[in-house]
Amino acid sequence: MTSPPPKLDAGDLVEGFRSYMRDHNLPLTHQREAIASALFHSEEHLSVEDIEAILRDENVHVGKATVYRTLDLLVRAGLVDEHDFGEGFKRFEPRGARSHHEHLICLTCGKVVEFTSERIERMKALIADEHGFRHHHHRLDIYGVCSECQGRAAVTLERRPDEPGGGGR
Amino acid sequence: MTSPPPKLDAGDLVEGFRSYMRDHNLPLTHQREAIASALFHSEEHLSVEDIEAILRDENVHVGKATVYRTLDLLVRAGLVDEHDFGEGFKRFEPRGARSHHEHLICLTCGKVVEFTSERIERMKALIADEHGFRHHHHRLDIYGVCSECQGRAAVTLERRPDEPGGGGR
DNA sequence: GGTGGCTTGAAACTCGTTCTCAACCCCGGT
DNA sequence: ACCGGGGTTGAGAACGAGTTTCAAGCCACC
Repeated sequence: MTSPPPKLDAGDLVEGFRSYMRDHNLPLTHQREAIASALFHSEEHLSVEDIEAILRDENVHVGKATVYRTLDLLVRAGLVDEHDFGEGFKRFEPRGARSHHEHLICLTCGKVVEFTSERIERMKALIADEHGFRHHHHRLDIYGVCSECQGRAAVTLERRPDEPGGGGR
Repeated sequence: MTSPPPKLDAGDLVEGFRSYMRDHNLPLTHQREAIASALFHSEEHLSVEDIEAILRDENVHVGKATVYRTLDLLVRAGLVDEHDFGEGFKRFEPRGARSHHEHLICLTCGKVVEFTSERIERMKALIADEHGFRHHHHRLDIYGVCSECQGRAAVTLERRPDEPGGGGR
C-alpha cells in the first residue's frame, strides 16, 4: 500500500558520515561506524532497542551509552532525524537526500507512512511569519487507522473515555 | 505578545467536571477538585510539576500518583488535552470550548503561541484520506524563534552541530 | 451513622536516557 | 612501526518521568 519511500543510497550516507567525522576531527571508531551503518541501511524508524538488536545480530557489541552518544552525534551532524511518536521512547531515521516529510501513524498497528506536502511547507512558513516567528522546523503527525486495520477490526480504537475507574485497566 | 487566547470560563469547566463525575458514578474527592480547578483556572500548558506547585501554594497536599491519575481521568473525559513539546515530560491544558489548535513553540524562551487554521484542518483530513487512513487526531507543532527573542539574542539558537565532543556540555 | 468500594499516598518500581570514570583505542607525529 | 595524548568506550550507577502496589482512608448511598 502506498508507494514505498525512495531507496536511500546507504553507501553515500556512510561516506558522508566519514567525511563529516574527518572534517570535524572526530575519531571514526568501529562502534560509530557500526551504528551509523545500521541506521543508514534501514528504511525504518529505528528505536535504540532496534539498533541494539541489529548490532547484536552482527555480533558487534556496543554499549548502550555509545549508541545514545552516537545517535546524538548523528542528529547534530544533520545526518539523522529524531522522532517521537508518543511511544515513550525516540525513533531515528537517516535524513538522506529526501526532503522533510510528515508522518501518518496507525493507532492500531503502529505502521508509519510518510508523505510530503508542498502546501503544508508553504503554510507553516506563512503561519510562523504571521506570528513573528522565525521558522526553524516543525512536526506534523496525523494519527488514525490505516486501511488494513479498518478492515480487520472496526472496534477498540483507543481507550474509551468511559468507566475510567472501573474496569479500565 | 500576540493576542491572548480567549478567556476560558473556569467555573463552567469545573461544573462540567462535576457533572461528568456524577454521570459516571465517580466520587468527587477534594484532591480531584483541587487538581481540576488548578488546571481549569490556568491559561498555561501546565506540567505535573506546575500543578504540584500550585497545589502546594494552596496548602493542599496531593500525592503525585493522584495528580497523574486525575490527569488521566480528565484527558479520558475529554476535558483536558495532553501535549508533548519534546521537553521530556508532558503538559496539560483545559480543552474548554475552543476548537482544536496548533502550537508555535519558541526554541529560545519556550513560549507557546496557539493558532488555528481552517486550511490545515481540511488538509489533514484530505491527506489521511488519500492514504486510506481514517483520521483520528493530529498534531502540528512549529518550532522557531519568537520576535522578542530574535531581537534579544540573534545567536545560540540551538546546540551547534559542530564540536560535539569538545566543550559541548 | 454505618458500610462497601473506589481513591489515596508513600514508596517501590519501571524504563528510557544520561552520567561517571577508569581502561581503551584512534590517529597524528616521529 | 612505535608513542603518546586526548577523545571514546562500557558497565553500572544515577536520574527523572511516569506507573504500580497495597494498606488505610474517604465518598456516597442507605
